[in-house]
Amino acid sequence: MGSRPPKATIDDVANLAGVSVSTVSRVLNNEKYVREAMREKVMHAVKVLRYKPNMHARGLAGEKSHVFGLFFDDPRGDYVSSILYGALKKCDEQDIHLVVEILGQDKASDKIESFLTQLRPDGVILPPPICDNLAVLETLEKQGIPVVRIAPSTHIPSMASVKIDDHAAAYEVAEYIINQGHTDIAIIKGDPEHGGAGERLNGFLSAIKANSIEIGPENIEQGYFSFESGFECAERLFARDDLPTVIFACNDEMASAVISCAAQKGIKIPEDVSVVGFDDAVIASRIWPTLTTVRQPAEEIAIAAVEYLKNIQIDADTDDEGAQPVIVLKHNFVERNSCVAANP
Amino acid sequence: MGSRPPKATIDDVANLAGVSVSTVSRVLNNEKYVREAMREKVMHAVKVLRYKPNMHARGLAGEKSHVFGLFFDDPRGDYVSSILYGALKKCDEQDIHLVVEILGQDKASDKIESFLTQLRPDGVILPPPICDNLAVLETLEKQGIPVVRIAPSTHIPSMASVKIDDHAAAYEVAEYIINQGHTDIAIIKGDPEHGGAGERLNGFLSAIKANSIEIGPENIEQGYFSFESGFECAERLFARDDLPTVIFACNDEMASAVISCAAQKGIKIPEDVSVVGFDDAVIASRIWPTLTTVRQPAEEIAIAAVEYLKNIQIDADTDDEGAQPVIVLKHNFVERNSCVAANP
DNA sequence: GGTATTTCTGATAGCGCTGTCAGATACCTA
DNA sequence: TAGGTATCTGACAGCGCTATCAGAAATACC
Repeated sequence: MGSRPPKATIDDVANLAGVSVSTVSRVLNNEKYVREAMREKVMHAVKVLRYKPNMHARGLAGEKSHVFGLFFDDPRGDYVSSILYGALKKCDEQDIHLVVEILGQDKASDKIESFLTQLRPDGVILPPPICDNLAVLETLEKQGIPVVRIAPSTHIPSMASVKIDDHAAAYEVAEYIINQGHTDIAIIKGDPEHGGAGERLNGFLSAIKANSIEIGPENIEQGYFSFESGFECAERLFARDDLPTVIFACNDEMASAVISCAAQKGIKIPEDVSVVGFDDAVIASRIWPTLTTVRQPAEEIAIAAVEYLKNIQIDADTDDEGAQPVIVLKHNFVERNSCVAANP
Repeated sequence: MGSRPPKATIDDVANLAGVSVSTVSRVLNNEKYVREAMREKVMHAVKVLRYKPNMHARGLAGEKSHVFGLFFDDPRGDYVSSILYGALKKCDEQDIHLVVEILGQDKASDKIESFLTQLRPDGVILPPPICDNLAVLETLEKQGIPVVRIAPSTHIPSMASVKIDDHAAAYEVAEYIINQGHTDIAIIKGDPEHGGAGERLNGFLSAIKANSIEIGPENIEQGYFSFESGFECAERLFARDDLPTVIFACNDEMASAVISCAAQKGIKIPEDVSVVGFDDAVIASRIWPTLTTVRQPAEEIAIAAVEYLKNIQIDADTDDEGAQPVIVLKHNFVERNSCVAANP
C-alpha cells in the first residue's frame, strides 16, 4: 500500500491528442463548438491513457461538483433501500457520484449546511421523513441548491417532488375491499408526520363515504409506519370480541405486524380477518399469507429524482426560480393472498 | 435557486484570526507545533465564520481526500443496509464522507478503477459478495488503496477483514439443535460464492460429526442465500413423506422462506418442524414464529471497518505493507420461537 | 469585395486548500 | 556566550481542472 500509481491528467490527454487542455475540457463536458475531428482525437487519447477526470479538481474549478447528496433518517428499511438502489443505478450511468449522509432529528439542518459547504453538491434528494423537516428545507432553500423531495406530505412550490397518488391508490384499496363485501372495516393510520399518511387516509375514507359505509372510532387505530406500532394496533384490534372483517394498514410494515400478531394469537388471515397493506415492500411477498397491497415504484421514483436533478443543471440557463414540478408516478394495486371476500 | 451564498474560505479565517493560512490549516488538521493560543484564536474565527473546509480543495491539494468508498452489489437487504447504517454513523463523527457505488458483476473492476481515479478515496469498504471478487481485489491491490473486506470467504494477508466467527457460531447452532433432541436434521446451504457460507456449513457439520449424528444427502439442500432459493429448497424438503424434525438455513432470508413455505403447505412451525436461521436480520423478529438465529452485529462490523480505515491513515508513517489484521467480532445466539425440542 | 456573424481553438488565471521550505522564537546544554 | 535542538509560524508553489477572454478560421450577408 501507500504509493498510488500516477494517473493521467488532462494535460497528458491534451499532449497526446495534440490539442489544448481547453479543447479536452470541452470534449469531456460535451460542449458545442468542437469539430468532430478534434473530438475524436481527444476521445482516442482519453481511451489510450484510460483518463478519468479528477472530481476534486472539477469541483474546485467549476460550478458543478458532479456530486448529488442523499440524506437519510435511517437507511434500513425496504422503501429507503430501494430509493437508494434506484438513485445509485441512475447516478452510475450519469457520471455523477452519490454521497450519502444520515441526519438525526436534532442537528439535521446544521449537518446539511455543513455538508453543502463542504461538498457543494449539484443537488440533493430528500426521502421521507426528512423531506418534511422544515428547518432542513429552509436551510436548503437559503443555500439555493436544487432539491427533490420524495413523497412529501405537502408540495412546496419552490422544490420539486416525486411521488405517487396516495389518495387515488388508497381510494382503490377501499373500493376493492368494499367490492369484496366488507363492511366492518378497520384502519391503521400512518405517522402523521410522514408524507402520504394523510392522503392515504383521506383517499380511503373518501371511498368509504362514497359507498355510505361507516367506520366507528374503535376501528381507527393510530400507527406510526413502524412494525412495532402496527403490532400494538393489531393487539388492540384483536383484543375485541367482534373482530373487523378486514384491516387496512397504511403501509406493509404495519400490515406484516398485523399478520404476525394474528399468527401469534391463532387468528387466521385471511379466513378470519383480511389484511391489506401499502407499498409492496419486500416483506409483502415473503410472509404468509402474502400481502395484498399497493406497489409504490420506489426505484423508479429515485430514478425520476436523479433525472430531474440532472436536467435542472442542463437547462441551467432557463430561469428556474419559478414553480417546480410534482412528478407523479403510477402505482399498482397488487392482489395477493391476505384479503378475500367477506363471509356473508 | 441558482446563486449560492458565498462561503468563508481559509483565507477569511486566517484574516479574522490574524494568522497565516498555514496555521489555520494546521489547526484544522490537528497537527502539532501549534501554540494553544493560536489554536484558540483560529477555532474562534472558524466558529464565527461558520467555516467548513471545502472538500474538493482539500482533496486536490493534499494526500487525503476525506472520502471513503463503499461498494455494493445491491444495497437492499437487511444485512447490507445495516452495514451502510453503521458505516454512515461512524463516518459522520469522523468528519469523512461516504461515497456509495453499486457494482454489477460484469465491469466491476473497471468501475472501481474509474472510481478510484476520480475520487481518490482514502479507503474502501467491501461487503460481501464483492469482497470476494478476485478482479476487484486485484485492481484495489494494484492501486495501493487501504481496503477492508467484510466477512470475506478467505482472508488475504494484504487486506484487513472484519467478520464474526461463522464456524463457531454454526457449531453452537448445531449443539443447540442436538441438545434439543433433534437427530433428523436438514441443512439449507448458502451461496458458496459468499464468504461465510462454507464456514457455517463446516462449523455445523463439525458439531454434527462430534455428536456422531448422520446427515444423509437428501437432507442437504443447496441454497444461495436468497429468499427464492430458500423457498425452493423448502419445497423439496417438504415434498417428502418423512419430514426432518429441524431445518438449519444458513441465513434468515432462507429461513423465513422455509417458514413461509410451511405456512402455505399447512405445516406447523415449530410443532411439525423446527427452523433455525442465521444473521438476525430484521425479518427474523417480524415473522411468526420469530426466528431462532445467530445475531451478526452488522452495524458494529461496519463501525469497526471505518475505524480501521481511519486508524490506518493516522498511522500512515508506520510501514503497513505487512500482514493486515482479521478483526473478529462477537456473535450471539438468539433463542426465539421457531425451534423447539424434538418430539420423542 | 468587405464586413458582420458564427464557429472553433488556445492561453491563462484562478478555485481553496496542503505540503514544503525557510525563518523566527524559545529552550537546552556546555 | 555560543551553538544546538525543539517548537512554532508564514510565504508560496501547485494539485487538475473550468471559465473567461482573445483571437483565428469558416461562413453568412449586403
